[in-house]
This record gives sequence, C-alpha cells and structure tokens, in this order.
Amino acid sequence: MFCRQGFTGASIDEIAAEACVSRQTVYNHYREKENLFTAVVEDVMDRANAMLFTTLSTFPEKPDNLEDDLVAFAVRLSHNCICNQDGKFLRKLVLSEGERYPHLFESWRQHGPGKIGTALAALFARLVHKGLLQIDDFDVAARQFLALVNADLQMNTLFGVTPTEAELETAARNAVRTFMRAYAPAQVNALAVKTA
Amino acid sequence: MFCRQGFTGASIDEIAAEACVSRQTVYNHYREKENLFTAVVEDVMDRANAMLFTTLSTFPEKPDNLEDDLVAFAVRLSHNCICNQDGKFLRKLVLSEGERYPHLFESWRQHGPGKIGTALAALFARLVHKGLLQIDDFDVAARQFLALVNADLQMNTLFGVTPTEAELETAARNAVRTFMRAYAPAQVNALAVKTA
DNA sequence: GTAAAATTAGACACCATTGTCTAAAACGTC
DNA sequence: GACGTTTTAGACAATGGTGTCTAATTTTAC
Repeated sequence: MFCRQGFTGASIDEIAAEACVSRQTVYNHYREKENLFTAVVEDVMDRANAMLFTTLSTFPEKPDNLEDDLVAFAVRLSHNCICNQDGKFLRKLVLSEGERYPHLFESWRQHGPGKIGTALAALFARLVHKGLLQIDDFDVAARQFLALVNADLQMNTLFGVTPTEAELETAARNAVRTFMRAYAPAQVNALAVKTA
Repeated sequence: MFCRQGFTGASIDEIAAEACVSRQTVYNHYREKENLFTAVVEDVMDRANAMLFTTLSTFPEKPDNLEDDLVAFAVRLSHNCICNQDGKFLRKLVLSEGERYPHLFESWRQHGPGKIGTALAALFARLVHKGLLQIDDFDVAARQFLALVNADLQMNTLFGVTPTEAELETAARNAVRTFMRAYAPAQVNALAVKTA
C-alpha cells in the first residue's frame, strides 16, 4: 500500500482493511503511522538484502564461460533484486520520501546499493585475480555493471511494466557484451571476435 | 513546490504564498489543482527538452579528440539535463505519480528519455560513419552511454546532493573510458594503450 | 470454565486541505 | 477621473485523514 500510494496516500483505514484488521489494532501495534512506515521499510529492506546475497552466492566459483555466466547472473540479479516489487518500492521510496526520512534513506544507501556495490566489486576482484578480467577500479566497474544491466530496463521499471524473461535476457546480454568488451583481457576479446 | 513535496504534499496556500499571489488568483487561472500541476509539468518538460537539444548541438561536428569531446559532452549533459532541478523533478515525478497520471507519464516518456535516446543514437551513427566508433546497435549504445554517465552519479542524485564539478568530471571520464573501450575501433584503442 | 489480554466497530475531536463565495481594494485603460 | 477587470483577504462548507476513546466481543492462557 505504501508502495502503490506513498506515505500520505496510504490511509490507515485502507491499510487495516487490506490486513483484515481493525484500525485500532494497527495503532496498538505501532503507536503511529510513521512507526508502521519505518517498520515496513526495514522489513522490505531486510528481505531485499537477503535476496541479494543469495543471488550473489549463485555465481560459480570457477566460471565455465565467463560471458554466459555473467549474463545468467545479470538476469537473476535484475529478476530478484531490481525488477521485483520490493526493489521498485525502495527506489520509489527513496526518491519520493528520501528527504523527509534521512535516517531511513541513509540506512537504505548503506544496506542496499552500498552492499551490492561492494559485493560485486569483490566478485570482480576474484575474477581479475583469475585473469578473467582486467579492471583497474573495482568499485567503478561494479557500478558500471549495474548501470549497464539497468540501461535497457530503466524505462520498463519506471513504466511499472515488469519486463518479460526475454527482455531481461537481451538486456543482460547487451550489458555483459559491452562490459566484457571494456574489461576482458585482450586475448579473450580477440578470441571472441575470431569465433564470431 | 510540487518537486519538493509531491502533488498532495504541496498545498495551494503554500504555492500561492510562494508565488506572492492570493489563493483565489490561482483558482482563477487554473480551475483546479490538477490543471496547475499538469501545466507545471509540461512547462518543466519543455524547458528540459530545450536544454537537452542545445546541449546536444554543442557536440563538435568534426571531433578533435573523441574521448575528450565525449567527456566534455557528458559533463554538459549531466550538468544541464540530469543533475539539475528539473531533471530530478521529472524523474521523481514519474516514479511517484506516474501511475496516477498515465498521459503525463507517456508524454514524458516520449519527449524526455525517448528523444534524448534517439538524438544520441543519431549522434553515434554519425561518429560511426566517420569511422570513429564501431557500433552495431545505436539505440543500445545510446542507452548504455547514458547509463554509464549516470552510474557514478545515481547515488548523489538520489541523495539530493548535487555533485561537484570535479565529481561530474570523473564520472564522465569513467563512463567515456569504458564506453570507448567497448565501442572504439581496435586501432583507436591500441593507440590509446600505446600512448598511455 | 474463567480470567486476562487482544481485537473490534464505531463514535469522536481535531486538523489540514480543497474549492466557493463575497465585498473590498488595486489596477489598467480610455 | 471613471469604469471595467483583476486581485485580494478572509470566511465558509465539505471532505478526508489521524489518533483517541469506549464498550462489546473474541481470542488466548491457565
């Protein structure tokens, strides 16, 4: 409800009705609307974080085909963390009510994109160490990877349309291809060109 | 005011006070709040579009040093169209009230990012024609360019902090470096590596 | 089965906001 | 300077929301 209508747009009455509970019960649990709101946000954030780390752990320790593995990973990432309801809610929230709730906002920044960024950077560092990538700044590369994955989906997510599996796939493939061209060692790219 | 507080958050009284005008005058001009709102949005959109096209026209017809020109262009783009108040407003708006005003939303989609995307794609097509870039899908490249430029700034813009000129510059340089590595013809990259 | 705790429906005061109305004031034009 | 138009301040009803209260009902625990 907060997701769909924002903080002021969601009335306690509607929320209570949606929860099949009386308004008074809501007030019994959370003294006031703000408490309910922050509780919801924190819950959504925790769930999103959990989802994020399970997704991160799916990346194979010894990549078989780096490009394909990265594509599959990007698909899972956007599917689980970016295009789902929670992710959209959080981004929307931060944008619309971020200035009103600075501490929520800060907490999101550190637990959300902050964590995903550092975790991705660590993954890339491992891949560099194995000679599969050539990256000078891991943090920049991580941000760019996320940005590229989002590039094709941004319009859809803003639109409120959840992209189809096929759109997700091509978006991921476009992103990874560009990423690999920019960050794969020369011989890997040469090989890719030769096989193409 | 709509920008800072959203549609419902901004009261007519406050708006009238800010405009140094009585509430009744507002109602005389725009029969109701929604009309005022859509008028504001359209005005902001028009201004943003004008700004965008003047920015696009600054790109040199015969690039001297492509990488530097792209960096300068990216800096101007983020400065004029992405990080300024209007751009932030529009993104925020689309995200928070997009579902409530589908026609506004659609109009934004076509006149905002739609136009910037196709215009950028056209620019890249010219650069490819001159042999300065090697791109298979112009639209994808345009979206990726924008995404990369935003990659380092997203956090700042969400935070509400306007990045310093130096941050803008490094963000643009990171973006363009990756973009060039992915899309510059082999000999250009080889040259860049040699000179580095 | 009973007592304590939680939940419910509904009424309520309170507040902010929208949009209307009116009479007075300011403005512009000739 | 006079007349038509616009603006203004303030009052006003209507609406919809928050948070409180109460008395009745249900659930839970023992």
